[in-house]
Amino acid sequence: MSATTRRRRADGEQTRAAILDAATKLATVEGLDGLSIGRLADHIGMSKSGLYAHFGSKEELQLAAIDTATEIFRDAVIRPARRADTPLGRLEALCENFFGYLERPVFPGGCFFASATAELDTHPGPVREKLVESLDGWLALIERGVREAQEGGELDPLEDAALLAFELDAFMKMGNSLRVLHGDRSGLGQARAAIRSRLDRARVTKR
Amino acid sequence: MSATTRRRRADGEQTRAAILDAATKLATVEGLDGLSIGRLADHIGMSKSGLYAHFGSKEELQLAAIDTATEIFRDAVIRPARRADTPLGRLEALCENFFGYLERPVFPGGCFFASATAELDTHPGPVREKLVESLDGWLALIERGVREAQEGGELDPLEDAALLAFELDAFMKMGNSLRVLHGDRSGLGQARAAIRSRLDRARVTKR
DNA sequence: TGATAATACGAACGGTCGTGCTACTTTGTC
DNA sequence: GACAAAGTAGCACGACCGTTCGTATTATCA
Repeated sequence: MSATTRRRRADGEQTRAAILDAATKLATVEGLDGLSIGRLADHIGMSKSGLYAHFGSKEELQLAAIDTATEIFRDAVIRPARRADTPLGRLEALCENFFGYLERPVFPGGCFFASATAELDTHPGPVREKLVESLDGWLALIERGVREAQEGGELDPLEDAALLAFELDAFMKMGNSLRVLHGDRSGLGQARAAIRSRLDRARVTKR
Repeated sequence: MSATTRRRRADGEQTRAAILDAATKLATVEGLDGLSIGRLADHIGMSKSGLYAHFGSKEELQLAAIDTATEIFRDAVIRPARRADTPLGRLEALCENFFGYLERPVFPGGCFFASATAELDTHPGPVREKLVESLDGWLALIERGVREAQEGGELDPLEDAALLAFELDAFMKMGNSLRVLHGDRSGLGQARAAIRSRLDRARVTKR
């Protein structure tokens, strides 16, 4: 023994990726729980059982969809922000990339995580836990950005970093919510304005 | 014409109210769409068909539940805020009453409207429209509060009232979300702090 | 009091859900 | 080229969904 390790076929890997990609997008419209295996299968043109064979249960599909959405979010929002050349620039890029991710739109029903957590925050289980982890990680990322901008002398070190992160994320989520509710862009405009003004106030150059 | 108007019996009115009261509470946990007639009927100890007879369809039940939740929200948050004796006091009371409504808690799954809109914002139909109306009305109420505080000379008239309302509501919704996700009270503490600091900054006495 | 309509129930409808099971096809490895 | 593993489809299951219907009960008003 033994070359008997299980290997996954290339086409299977590809369909699995296609399923998960469609699942993340559909989940922002129908809900991560409301999404049904049958409709998802129809949507990508395969049979319910054929799709189902890639996952042991609906819950595993949901968990895998969260991983996929996390990767999509990283690519769209987090990674491109690393290119900015100052800590404050990276923080601002993070916020602006989030709005770009809403406007493109990457997901038809707005931010995947905002939609999924709102739906599952009262449903105990591993799916909820994974979403909470993601949300906490996102908030921690913003808070770290604030701290680095403080250490870099761009933001006032007297600002409460966790509170400032709370405020910035609140504006982003509110922008997402208004955009999904009204379709137009005014909600995102207000969110951008709120963030700009809040970061201006936290700038150390003010004194 | 015309004596053919439907009369409603007193006991029927009472059970109908009991159904709707339970429906609003259950809806914040299971979702307004995810709520099923059968589980709701079990929860209040009556038969599915007996319950169903009070409403022509599930959608009518949802619409009636929104009316009931609106009334509960008015009693818990809006009406008591009218007692404050200055416009700014009323605005602050509005925010504080909202946090009290979350802490009591009036609904087990957090704010009814935050939960319902997040679930149904991508489901077109009269239920969604009614929720959007409610949300817009709430934002307009806050904005009017800001305007009156500006006219009363308590808040800086140069502040963008709509934007300030956006920010205050963003903090409240974010506080609600964190509380439902983590159970503890730290999210509400941050929301309170954010609102206090934001209103301080908008005060006219600052100069 | 008797007539009448609102109320509540049990049973059942067709439909969809997640989930197994079986059989056939495709692919990758010796 | 044989053989095992993986992918896919078809089918059926039990459970639950919203909804309807027939019927027994009961509050209300003439």
